[in-house]
Amino acid sequence: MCQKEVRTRYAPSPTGFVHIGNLRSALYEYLVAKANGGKFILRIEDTDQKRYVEGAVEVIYETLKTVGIKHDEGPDIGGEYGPYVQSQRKDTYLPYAKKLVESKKAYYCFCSEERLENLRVQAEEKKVQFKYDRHCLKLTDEEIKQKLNSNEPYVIRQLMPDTGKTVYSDAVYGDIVFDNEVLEDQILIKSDGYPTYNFANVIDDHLMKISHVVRGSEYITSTPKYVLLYQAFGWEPPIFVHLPLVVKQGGGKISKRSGDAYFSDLLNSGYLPEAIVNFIVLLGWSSGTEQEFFTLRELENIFDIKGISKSPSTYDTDKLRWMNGEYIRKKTLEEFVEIASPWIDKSVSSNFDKEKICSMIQKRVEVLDEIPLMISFLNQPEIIDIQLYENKKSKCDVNEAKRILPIIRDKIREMDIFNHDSIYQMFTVTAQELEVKNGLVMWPVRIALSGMLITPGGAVEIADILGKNETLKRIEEAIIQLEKENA
RNA sequence: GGCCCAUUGGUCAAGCGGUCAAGACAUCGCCCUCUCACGGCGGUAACAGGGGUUCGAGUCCCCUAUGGGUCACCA
Repeated sequence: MCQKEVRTRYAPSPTGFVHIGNLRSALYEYLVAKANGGKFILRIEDTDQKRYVEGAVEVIYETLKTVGIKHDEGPDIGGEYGPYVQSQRKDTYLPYAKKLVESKKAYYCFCSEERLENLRVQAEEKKVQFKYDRHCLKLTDEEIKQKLNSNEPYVIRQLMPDTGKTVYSDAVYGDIVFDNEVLEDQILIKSDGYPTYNFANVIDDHLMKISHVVRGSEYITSTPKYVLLYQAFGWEPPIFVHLPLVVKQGGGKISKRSGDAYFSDLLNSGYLPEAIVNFIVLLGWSSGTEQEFFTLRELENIFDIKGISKSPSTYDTDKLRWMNGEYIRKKTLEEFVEIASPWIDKSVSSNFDKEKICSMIQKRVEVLDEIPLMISFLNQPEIIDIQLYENKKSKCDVNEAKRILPIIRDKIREMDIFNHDSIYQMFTVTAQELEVKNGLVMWPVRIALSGMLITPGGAVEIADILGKNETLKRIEEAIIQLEKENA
């Protein structure tokens, strides 16, 4: 049995931004294809000239590349069914529309936008649903020819059935039924000669042999129009796979205003592409198992349309943050140094050993943009308040700090080798000599070095990063301050 | 407003007629611990409401409510 090849497409319009809803669609489209051994096609839908944005197509390539999605056919790599940019296929649509006109399934319409606007206003006053009144359907062939000859602007509209029902079976939502009477005679070709989105979509999907149309559920209500178009041409419709929407906290569509919903923003804040992909794929899809970490490659094998849910899901960054942290922790030190480096440079002198800094913060960072604030104390201690030395839990207090800090200072002065191990040893030996817990001697040192109550890492790690001289300097300063306070 | 879709804890979600209704994030507590974090252990927390069908309903049907989508010469 020769089964039909699965072909899906990502058909963005180049607006310059990819928000996570778009990205998720691309991801699902890609995965539906790959999980079925099929092809994934990229097609640029730029039939709206007014919305053209410079460089927007590059943003799309860049996004796909960084998430690791490779398309099999597309504008940049070509393919059997090109071109893959709709503006470059402009001439392919009109003949199809005319074919429909010949078979009386579509007709020319010369109505001005003013006239339509008037009808709309009237309909609103009467509180009825606006629907084109088929004014131009009554035109005789002569009249049409004459208007065409005198170059009157026109659109081509599809003649919709006004009785009966249109049914289609959605791979996610099941059978969906619409009354034909709610359908307006949709415009196929606009007066600028470009096809409308819906029309171009159908023509291209058919020509490019798209087997599964995967897209957001906002298209469910326009799907009957698609189906009717396929029927008018006598083509077999593709399988429709509608995806539940991703909504923002509190509900509503994700918009430009809803903050970090753009892929590029997420990257700039220090989210990892793998984490974003993992998080997003789980927003509306479940593997049915308890596994929650997936690589793209794994998903390519196990993704299944059956796991797509019907209800919209809220885009909530809590879990994304956690997942990003998990991905960061899974990195090797070398990998983490690599990705954390730019963030460290933003905050701290390059004299410090990045590897040491990284091993201190790796377990504590969830999103990379936390790094600068987390380590800025390395430049200089925050303002010291002697009350910081009071700590119930460790039983440390100002007096203990005064006693311990000079001892530590003297010990450090004598140290020839100053590294993580030797520092740790120095602390533990001191604690033994004083017959106190390790924590009691480390606590005031940590405060002296950082000027903070809460630090990433402990006294040992911080001293190791600061180095012997800086460590001594900060301890001495702290001692001076404590004495001043006494006087 | 018409039409379409959805509704399991705060969030993501499993469930596809019989379960004490999984798991994860968040939250809370304990342990580990020089603080924080990581890690470990545990707790709180849900089937929107009402009718049916059935021996039995989160699961099937109807109604209500709520949320969302859609009604363009935008995509």
